[in-house]
Amino acid sequence: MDDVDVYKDYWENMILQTEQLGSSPDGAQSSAASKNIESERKRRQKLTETLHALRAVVPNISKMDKASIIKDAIDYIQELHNQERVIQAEISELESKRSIFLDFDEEISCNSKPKRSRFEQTCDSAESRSSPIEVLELRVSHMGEKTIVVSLTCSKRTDTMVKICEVFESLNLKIITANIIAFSGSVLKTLFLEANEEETDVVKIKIQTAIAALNDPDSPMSK
Amino acid sequence: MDDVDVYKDYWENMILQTEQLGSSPDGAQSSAASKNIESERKRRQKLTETLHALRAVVPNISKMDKASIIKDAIDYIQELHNQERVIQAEISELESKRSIFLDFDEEISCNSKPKRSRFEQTCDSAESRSSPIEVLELRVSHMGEKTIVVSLTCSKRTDTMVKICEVFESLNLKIITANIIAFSGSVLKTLFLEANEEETDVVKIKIQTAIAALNDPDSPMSK
DNA sequence: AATGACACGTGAGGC
DNA sequence: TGCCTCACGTGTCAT
Repeated sequence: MDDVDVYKDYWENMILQTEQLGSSPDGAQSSAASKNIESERKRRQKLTETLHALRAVVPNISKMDKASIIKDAIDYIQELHNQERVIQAEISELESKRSIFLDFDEEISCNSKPKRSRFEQTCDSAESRSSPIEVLELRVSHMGEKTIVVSLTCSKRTDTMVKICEVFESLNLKIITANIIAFSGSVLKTLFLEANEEETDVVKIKIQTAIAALNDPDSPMSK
Repeated sequence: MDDVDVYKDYWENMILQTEQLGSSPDGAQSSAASKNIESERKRRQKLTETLHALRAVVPNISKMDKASIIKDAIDYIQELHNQERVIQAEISELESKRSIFLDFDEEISCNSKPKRSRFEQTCDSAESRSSPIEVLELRVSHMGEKTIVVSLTCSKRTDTMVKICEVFESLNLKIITANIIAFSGSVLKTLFLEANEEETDVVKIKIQTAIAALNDPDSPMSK
């Protein structure tokens, strides 16, 4: 089939002939050896093939490296486990909210968060206490010369859209285009910003700190 | 550069080695070769180690076989994708029950429990270019006087976006606005059409038949 | 006896 | 140059 195989078989036969010189003429061993060679080749080929298939189902592949593919797959599976846990917690939260009373779900969430404030001003933190923004994914990359693309994915809770809009409007970014969409339990926001390529990390950190500050106003981070 | 020459040189060297059997071992071989040998050993050890780590995070390991581990990991990732989609559908369903403003006239799709825990979609043999469109949800509702809203959700596979666009471009619909988005293992397309209210069912059937026609002629020739 | 899976040492080729 | 990844053929062990 291939020129490669042609040469390979050619030299294989040459070697086999050389080995048969003076030694015991066992033709069974030659056929068995070549059979084993091709079998091993098939096995290796199949393994790399399945590895490519694994690379196909894992979205974030850092390097084409063989071990890195497996490592990224492990990270991805653990990430999916986290998402599943978060989502199931959300389901239980929503089911508990199906009672008639609306704003009294803090009785449950009080356990997860320590009671930090006695009578602090809670004019704007009333929203963040109810349901904080859960960032599932945040990607900041540059496109072209002076364009930065931001993709933020959050779990869809009450007022998540409003809060995300508040976050980005408070950052004083040069927004070219912004798009926010709610879809199947998640909220995805995509932004095109005007900034230099070197500012990607800065923008990412600014977004993260702003979200963290909105979630926990007492944190040392501030805008 | 050519694979032919590569193989030829390889086997030539093999022959030379065979001819040199019994000669004195080179001293240069011990320095460079032993370094490479241990390096390769480390690399292989690391690879199998990551493979064991992969096996640790995958619950359903059929065989301890090396390739089977990767294959089971692939199946598990796809299974997690399905679970994630189903759970997010449940979340959106629960949230829609709490919402007052959303009124979709077609709430008929009560199949909130799709029994697809067992999926037989096998894409192992190389890359099967078939990958039919799997419709997860299709809603067609009217909004206003002569506006029809179409919302189609499919599972994200290879070329699903392209095929969906092909489907809708072949239908000769009066498209006011179209939006397609890929997100978390799913592809969602939203369209605003100009049509009468009575044509909702017609549009829905047209879309369904078009998708079915796209799936059918390309028979699944996997494996 | 035979098949399959694995680790090994080794050369080619890419940075 | 040296390091790293990969595929190759082979011996070995288990089924």
